[in-house]
Amino acid sequence: MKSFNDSVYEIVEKIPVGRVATFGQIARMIGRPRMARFVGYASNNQKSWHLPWHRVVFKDGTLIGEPFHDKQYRALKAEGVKFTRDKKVIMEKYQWHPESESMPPDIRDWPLKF
DNA sequence: GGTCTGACTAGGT
DNA sequence: AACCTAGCCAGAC
Repeated sequence: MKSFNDSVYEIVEKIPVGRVATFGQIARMIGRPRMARFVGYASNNQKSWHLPWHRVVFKDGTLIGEPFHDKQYRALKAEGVKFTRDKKVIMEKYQWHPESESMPPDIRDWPLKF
């Protein structure tokens, strides 16, 4: 059976360039909706340092705290992600919705289906 | 093999 | 609006 961390890594590596996911979203996607903080802990693992962790943000679009904040900001900016005045990702625009990538916007009801 | 601890979030007071 | 709590993984020592 796959470990919790490995499930997390599988999701994170699939986040497309220029899109973001939240910790809670990833937890829900692997069927462990209360495990948002452990998604974050998984990112501390050296084994996963090559993954695009800069595309993982807090639920309201806030970037991760120091010492990662600045690098994350620049990495996302380089991918075309736009921010609000207070340096939060505009989630309505950039959050990754894997279930509805190729569907019309009007039936994108994620995350309610998770 | 026990103890510690670290990039979260929804719900409640 | 500002705390507080529960959830219960996995690697390092």
